[in-house]
Amino acid sequence: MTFPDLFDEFRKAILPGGASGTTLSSLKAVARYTSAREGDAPFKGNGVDQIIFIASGSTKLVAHVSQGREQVVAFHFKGDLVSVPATVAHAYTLCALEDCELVFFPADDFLQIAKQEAQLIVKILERALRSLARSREKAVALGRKTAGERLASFLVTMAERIGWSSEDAVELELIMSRRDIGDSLGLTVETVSRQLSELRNAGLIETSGRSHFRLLDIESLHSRAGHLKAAA
Amino acid sequence: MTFPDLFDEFRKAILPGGASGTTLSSLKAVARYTSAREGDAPFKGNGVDQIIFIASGSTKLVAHVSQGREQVVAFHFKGDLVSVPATVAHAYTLCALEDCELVFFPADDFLQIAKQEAQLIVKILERALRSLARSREKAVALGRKTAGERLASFLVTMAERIGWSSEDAVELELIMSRRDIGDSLGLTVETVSRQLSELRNAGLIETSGRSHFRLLDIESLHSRAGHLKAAA
DNA sequence: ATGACACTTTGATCCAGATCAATGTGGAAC
DNA sequence: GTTCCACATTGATCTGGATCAAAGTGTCAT
Repeated sequence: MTFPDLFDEFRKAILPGGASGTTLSSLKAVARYTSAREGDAPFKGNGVDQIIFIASGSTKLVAHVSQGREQVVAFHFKGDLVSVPATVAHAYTLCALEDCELVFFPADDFLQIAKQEAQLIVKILERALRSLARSREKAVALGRKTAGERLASFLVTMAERIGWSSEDAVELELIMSRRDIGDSLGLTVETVSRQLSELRNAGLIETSGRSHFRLLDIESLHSRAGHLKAAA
Repeated sequence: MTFPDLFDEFRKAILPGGASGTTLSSLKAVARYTSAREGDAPFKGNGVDQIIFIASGSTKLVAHVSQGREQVVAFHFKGDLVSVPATVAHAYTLCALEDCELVFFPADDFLQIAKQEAQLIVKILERALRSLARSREKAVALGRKTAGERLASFLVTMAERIGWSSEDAVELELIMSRRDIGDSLGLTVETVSRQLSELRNAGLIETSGRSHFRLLDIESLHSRAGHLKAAA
């Protein structure tokens, strides 16, 4: 896709209602775009905060703790908006899970322009609050849940974000590797694999190939995830 | 303090530059205030998102996983702004660590009014992004750090937020209990206690009474926390 | 199709931190 | 001051998930 097309994707996703022409053109002036191949890390947290729109593809945001110790802080899919913070206590890297097209802005410039357009900034705030809520949920899982609960939780959450319903199941295409899932849940590859086998044996999920999942019993998964919905 | 005084605290903290009179009076119209005694839980996540300003005192935001399993998602101090989400996967409760005075708004109303005043909403967004950054740091700690690293990390972070320098140390008054600290770091009280003893023995900290801490060697603490600053 | 390699699964052992148990101790109330 | 009790510390043991090791298996390039 060309830059104007990508910017238009961004406009449609974030400002469905439309915005003043001047705001849009100022934004367009500071916007940049880039494409990334699977495995690329187009953004390494450096001096400046970045705001990134995923026009296509999917990414993971990784914090580097030490060599070999990584925490996946979030996954993002087409249409998501990501804030990559400048390096503070840890270095963050945005990494492409598959080929991606990205529109990005330095956060300072973006906010400066957004000030002109309350409608826009409210949208950004709403998305930031949603990211915050998801990050808190992750903290709960990492701090107080067992490996089994984390896996169930992960599957249910991913189903809500990128799953689709079929005849008798919720289908899910999980493009990230078992290692990525482990790094996201604070577990090792081996534990992830064992928990998936456990769920398969219990008849709650089926997998075909490396990335296709069928969730056969969402209710039980919710219950294993320790979600409130289950208690009700 | 009276309601007008509290609202003025809010105004000064969030809108130091001033705002239009109409925005302020609309906000004032939907603002409510409440005081909470130590241990009170003035906000239990219910149907609506709430935005809460801590005019005085300090609080913890707790997620309830199951009976006896709690995760402290964040601590807040005077001047902080908290967003308490409606119950989704887990129930959240804001709980007073000491006597508090709080100004609060239903998030819907607040955002509706804030749309009139881009300056205001930018401030809120900046704070939301800071909360998000802190929540991500917490996820990193919970997912990939040892008990010792978590404690060092916690002390350094708290020092930055509410510590003050004295002759030869950074002083810190930690009003929360060891249990709260454990619930925040995904550890048990016993492990927290053992790690503090370890830091005491290493000569990195001194404690007097239950809540007063003196950090004698911030550099070493950073290093034990696995922070980048340490590597430099 | 076939080969090759990276990813995944399964199994055996180990250890950091949980759990269980007992002893100290700060600080509020009298 | 003295008493009391919730909170904090220290010690002994146990366990979920990590680590180490080996055997499948999907997918891509040829």
